[in-house]
Amino acid sequence: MSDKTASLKDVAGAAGVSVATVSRLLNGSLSLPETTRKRIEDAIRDLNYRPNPHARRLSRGRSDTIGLVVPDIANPFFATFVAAVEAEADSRDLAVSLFATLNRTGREVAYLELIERKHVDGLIFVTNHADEGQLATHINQVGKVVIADEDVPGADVPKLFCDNEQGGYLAGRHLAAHGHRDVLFAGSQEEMISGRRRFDGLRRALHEHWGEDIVPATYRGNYTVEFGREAARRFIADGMPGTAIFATSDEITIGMIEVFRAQGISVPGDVSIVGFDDVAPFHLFAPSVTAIRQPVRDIGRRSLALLLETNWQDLASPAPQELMPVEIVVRESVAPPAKR
Amino acid sequence: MSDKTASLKDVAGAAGVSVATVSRLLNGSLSLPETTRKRIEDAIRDLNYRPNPHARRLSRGRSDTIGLVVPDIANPFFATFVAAVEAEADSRDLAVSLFATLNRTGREVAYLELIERKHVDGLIFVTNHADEGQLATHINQVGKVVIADEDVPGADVPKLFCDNEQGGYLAGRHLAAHGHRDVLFAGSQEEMISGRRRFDGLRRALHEHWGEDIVPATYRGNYTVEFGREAARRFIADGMPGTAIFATSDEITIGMIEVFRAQGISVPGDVSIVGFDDVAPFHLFAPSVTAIRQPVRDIGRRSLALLLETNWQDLASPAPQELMPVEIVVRESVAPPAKR
DNA sequence: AGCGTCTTGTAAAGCGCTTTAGTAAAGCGC
DNA sequence: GCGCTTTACTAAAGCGCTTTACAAGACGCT
Repeated sequence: MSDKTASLKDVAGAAGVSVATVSRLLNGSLSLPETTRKRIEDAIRDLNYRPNPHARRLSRGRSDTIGLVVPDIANPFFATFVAAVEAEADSRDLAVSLFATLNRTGREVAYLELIERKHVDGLIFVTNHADEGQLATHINQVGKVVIADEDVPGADVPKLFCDNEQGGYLAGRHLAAHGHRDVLFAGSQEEMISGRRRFDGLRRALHEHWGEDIVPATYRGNYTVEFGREAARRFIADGMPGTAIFATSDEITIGMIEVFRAQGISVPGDVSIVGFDDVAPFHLFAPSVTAIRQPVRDIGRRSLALLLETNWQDLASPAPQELMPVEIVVRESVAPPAKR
Repeated sequence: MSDKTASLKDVAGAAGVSVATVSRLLNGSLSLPETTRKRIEDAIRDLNYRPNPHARRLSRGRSDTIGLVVPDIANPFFATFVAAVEAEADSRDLAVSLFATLNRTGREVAYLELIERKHVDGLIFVTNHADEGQLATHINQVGKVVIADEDVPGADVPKLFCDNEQGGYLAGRHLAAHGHRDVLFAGSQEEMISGRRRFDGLRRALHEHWGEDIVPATYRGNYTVEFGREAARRFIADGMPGTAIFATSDEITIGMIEVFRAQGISVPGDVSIVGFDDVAPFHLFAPSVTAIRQPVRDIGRRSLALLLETNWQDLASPAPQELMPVEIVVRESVAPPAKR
């Protein structure tokens, strides 16, 4: 139990070889005769030697760590995403450094610079808000970034989303099949691709069913519980303009249901709802909530794979983009519209 | 836009000073005349210089990174905890390295060794399962570890829990006040301190209300949805032995409610339930669920503070232990027992 | 003029590892 | 017993930073 931790030199000394020998043995680039190897291994054990990762990283010029930046870890959607990335990273012997941006561009940029400083070998970047190109500029100049879940327009790096359009379509088809024409879209700002695509899908389904002159009403905001509450209040204040709502995140859905419940508005009696994400325990809600399910874990796993597989030297431009399939999980929050 | 990133030496060269000067300027241990400083700062800007963190860490012998080991990030309780730690770390300019153990002792030990290797400057350790001393041994020999949420018996490091006994007591008192004598405790194994303390609190409340010969029945398992389901099934199979249940985690609560709902057993009509944690959106469940709320974020923040505040050189033995207050959030899942 | 004392720096020794280039000794064919 | 290959290693140059010890010049003071 020495005070200082043993270094390679100590091991080499104890084993009577040079540090190079020990290092190379440890890194597998050397096969030694039984006796020498044994001597070295004994020394390592006796001294309780642990390689110093900082020295190793400095020497090798890489960190075997990837960065993961998400808006908010406490959000179950991102939490699940993070868990999937972490598991995948671990299975590949990579560490992950976690950063939460709370959707502040300043912090996002700061974290992007981490990779410039070689802090991490690559970055999986998830944002949640619209941006005016500042982010894209940084991302492009940093490289070795994979964008997941929400687009950063203008960033020319590999991207991975769920099939938002299809999600919107499935929601719309389900609602239309139950007789809903007047569907409110409660989703993100138009600048956000996820919002736009989900809306496009919804509209496509409604057009398919009711004809081209249907134009879904929209309330736009953030993917937050607070916006959900706001949207529900506004929906009530506007005199319930629609028989169904497509709430495009778990948070929005939760916020809306919360207010409807408090105001005595029945779901699906007075208004039907389809949610999006389906990470929350919707099956236990009152009523249970029909929702479009994102394959969050798959997206997480695939993001890391993408980060590692990509040949960053000669990355095609535009960089590849992948879509993961979504599905609709039918529960009880959709019913035919009430008679007026 | 050079190919290689600029190093201190490059900056020093461009500014016409030595690397030591630049380094010391950057680290604040030197005040230079206006003109020199300007020259150096210009050079830094022109070269887009970023310090290499690995070199810095190697040289300084610390990483300004703390490790955070939790069982499962996807679990909303831990996710919230992680978010709180991350936020606190960020505000102190520390990075956090995240590790998920999935409750496997092997991985827990592996992560403990990280700190031995100086990978991180300290570790916040959260476990979720009973252990036979192996963990404690490692923790003690590693040092610079703070244990949160669940005890690791035998580990002599600072610890931080919620007031589990008080939580059990509040649950028991609430149930007793509604007329429940026969309360089933659905919780963790007795080896886990959280389970034991919560049970003690429950019993204390029931004794206080009904007298000393009440002995609450217990189902023991893990803090998982799966165990919740199992417990509910067993409860039904056993002929509903009790009028109320104290389910000691969000997951157990969710699992039980799921099964009760599927089996047409009414909560709180047929059986009352009090949950624990209250991170899940219980207010939207059917019925909304009364639960003991843990101050998860506070625990997270405080854990990091504890890690940094502790004087590890001469740490008193036994190490200090703190308890965070809990509260009961009353909703609709408790009603007087049905008449038999 | 001589001395002390700031001010403004510098040189150089690490930190602990990886890796390239190279060498001494042993084995081998003949 | 000579050259050649293989085996079994070693020396040493980094990686990019921090930090300690030290020094030259400017300045004030006596």
